[in-house]
Amino acid sequence: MADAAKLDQVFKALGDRTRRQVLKQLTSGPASVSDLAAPFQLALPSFMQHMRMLEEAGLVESRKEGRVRIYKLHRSGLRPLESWLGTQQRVWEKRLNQLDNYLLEGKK
Amino acid sequence: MADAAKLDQVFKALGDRTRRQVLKQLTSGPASVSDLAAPFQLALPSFMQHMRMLEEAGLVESRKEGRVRIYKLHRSGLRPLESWLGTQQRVWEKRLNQLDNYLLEGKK
DNA sequence: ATAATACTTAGGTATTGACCTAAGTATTGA
DNA sequence: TCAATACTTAGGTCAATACCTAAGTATTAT
Repeated sequence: MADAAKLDQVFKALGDRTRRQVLKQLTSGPASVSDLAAPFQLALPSFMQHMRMLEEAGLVESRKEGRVRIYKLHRSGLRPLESWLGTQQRVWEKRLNQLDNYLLEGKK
Repeated sequence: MADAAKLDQVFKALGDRTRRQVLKQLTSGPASVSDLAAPFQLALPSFMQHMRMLEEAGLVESRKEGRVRIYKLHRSGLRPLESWLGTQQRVWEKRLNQLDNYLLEGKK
C-alpha cells in the first residue's frame, strides 16, 4: 500500500475516541469482541465496524478461536505514525526556529 | 477543550493527504491561501475548508494582511499527537514484551 | 439433537466530509 | 473611481462514517 494511503487509514482510525479507547484496553492484553465492546453503549455490529477499521489500519490483529474472535495490538502498527511524526517534528522545529530568527532580525 | 476532542480534531485533520501536504509546504515558511492552494486541483472554497480544519485543530494559524490571508505552522500544534503517541508507545511496548514472554513460556 | 452463545451479514438512516458553482465582500492598482 | 484581486459565504451533490435492527452462521453446552 502507498505510504500516504496507509497514513490516511492510521490517522482516520485514530480520529475516533471509541477506537482509541479500544487500543488502550488492548494494552492490558488480548481480548474478545464482547469484552472489548462491553464498556460501550453500542450495538455489536456498530462496534465491529470500529474493530474492522483498526485492523485494516494495521493497529490490531485478530484470530478466531472457536466462536470467539480475539484481538490484540499489532506490533508495528504505530510505525507509520511514528515515522510521519518524526519527519514532521524535525522540519517543523527547524522552520519555527528560523521564524524566531526572522522575527529577531526584523524584515529583510 | 477536552483532551479527547482535541485529539479527534488533530487526528482527523491529519487523516487527509491534502492537509498533510499543506503542512509539509508550510515547513518552507508562511504562505498565502492561493500559494498553498496552487499545487492542488481544487476549487478555492474546497481548499479553504481544509485550511479551516487545520486551523481548528491547532496545527496552523493565520492572519489577514490586506486582502491576503497568510498561514503558518502553529508552534505547539503537534503536541497532542506527540503526547498521545508517547503514552501509547510506552504501554504498547511493555505489553508486547509481556506477550513475548507469554509465548516463550507457553500457555499458563 | 437443541438451545444458547458469539459473532457476522444485510440493509437502512443520519451526519459529516470533500467536493462543486455562483455570488458575495474587502483591498488594492490603474 | 472602477476594475481586478484575494479571499469568503451560500448552498447543493455525493460518498463515507457512525449508528441501528433483524436475521443469519458457526460453535459449544446440555
